[in-house]
Amino acid sequence: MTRVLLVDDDQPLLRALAINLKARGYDVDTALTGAQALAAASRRPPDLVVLDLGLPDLDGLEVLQGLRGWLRVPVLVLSAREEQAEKVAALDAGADDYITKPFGMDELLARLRAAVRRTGPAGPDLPLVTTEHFTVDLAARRVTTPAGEVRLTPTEWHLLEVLVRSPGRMVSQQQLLQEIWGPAYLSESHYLRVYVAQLRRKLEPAPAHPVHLITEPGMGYRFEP
Amino acid sequence: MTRVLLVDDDQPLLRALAINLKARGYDVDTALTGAQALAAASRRPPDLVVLDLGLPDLDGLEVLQGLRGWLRVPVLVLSAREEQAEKVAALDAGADDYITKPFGMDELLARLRAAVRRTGPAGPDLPLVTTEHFTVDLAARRVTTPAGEVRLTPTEWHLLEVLVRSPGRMVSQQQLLQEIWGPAYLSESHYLRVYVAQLRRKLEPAPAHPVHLITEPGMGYRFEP
DNA sequence: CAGGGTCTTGACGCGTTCCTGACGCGACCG
DNA sequence: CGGTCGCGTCAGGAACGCGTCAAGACCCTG
Repeated sequence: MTRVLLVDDDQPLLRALAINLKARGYDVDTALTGAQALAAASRRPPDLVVLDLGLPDLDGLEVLQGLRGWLRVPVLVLSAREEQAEKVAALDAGADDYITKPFGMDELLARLRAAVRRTGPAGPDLPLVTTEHFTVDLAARRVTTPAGEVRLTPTEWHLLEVLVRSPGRMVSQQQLLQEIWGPAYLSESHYLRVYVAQLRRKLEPAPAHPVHLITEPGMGYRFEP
Repeated sequence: MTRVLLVDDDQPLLRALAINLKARGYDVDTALTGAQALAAASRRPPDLVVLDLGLPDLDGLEVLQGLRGWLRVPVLVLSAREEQAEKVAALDAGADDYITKPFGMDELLARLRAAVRRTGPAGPDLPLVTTEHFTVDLAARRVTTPAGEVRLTPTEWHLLEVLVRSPGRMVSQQQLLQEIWGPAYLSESHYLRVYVAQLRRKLEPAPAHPVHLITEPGMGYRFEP
């Protein structure tokens, strides 16, 4: 049974959604605030999240990023706002779909089915990634080396996260730039060199001869466990 | 470079979309009818399809099912109709997203990025091509021989990738030149000779008598597994 | 308002890659 | 038999990409 996490501060709507989903055989968790949502997601990882952007405590995009850090499940964003910039921001922040209120229940359910169908036989999430010289805890946002814990800046963390999520596979510069800085920075490959260097200085035993954060000249970078 | 197939009978819109996508680094194919779309998709399989439902010859849903039969790439559906039943039908028929006209270009691009991003880390295609003397991992972008891993330059890799994607089939020089160097280099067949030679030197057991990267004199090259 | 940390941007050296010639060879054709 | 064409090989110079350092801009927080 697929588990859905509903996040909305509008209680009547939340109830209506929950009832509809349960009637169709979904397992439903609910949350009224961003903090509740993050807690619920870490307690019982859902297979899909329906997230309202207009939450009282946190900005919706922050919740989205908080989830995306360690959860790879689809996120359907609800919002009362129709501006394109809003949609673009949410989609680029990792949302899988953007639905404007008011919406029809049938459409939401269809989009939800489409999102679930895509993921198919989803592999298990790996909250812990270990190498010979350091370990990355994606859920807790921590990196530790034999010498102790390492402090990473938000950008450094984001870069490491994207690389670590595809172990052994090359990630192209454009993928990295788009994921971290957004679609307007596709040509700023200089940023990558700076931040990869910083990561290597903090994580690699010999930063000049990297073992785990490997550059594929002219193409991209690769994380090797 | 991700290849997008645009299907719409509205020519001005089609042109506008194509220009926008090309300007952002996508490789674009276009089709005005459903039949053209199916033909184009089988000739050059795209990484993503943008499909208008209101086509003159076939019903949009038929095209969608025709594509879904052998293609697993994301399909973004465009339509002028807003009824929920229409959206539900398209989404349940295999569409990944449903966008109602008129739409904003920025939103379409964002949804397109989201769709591409999803398929990236998954890679459900055939990521491994093996021969007697080497293996090509399309997803990880690595080539290994019995003697160890081989380092390829970006151009070498691009050439190998195009050839390997059509195993056993001949690829014409024009196709190769267009794919790798762009439409302005269609007569520079010399480039091909240089880079094919380099690939053979790195991959073939006897570069002077190639077994896998075979030249069809006067026509093109062929990869033989 | 001052201070620390973070992000951006520039400049430089170095190694690699790309382009572009020149040459030899074999096949095909008149 | 000589000429042309296409293919493979080699090598050097230009151009590009990467790593590094460092200084300025831009936050936040106290």
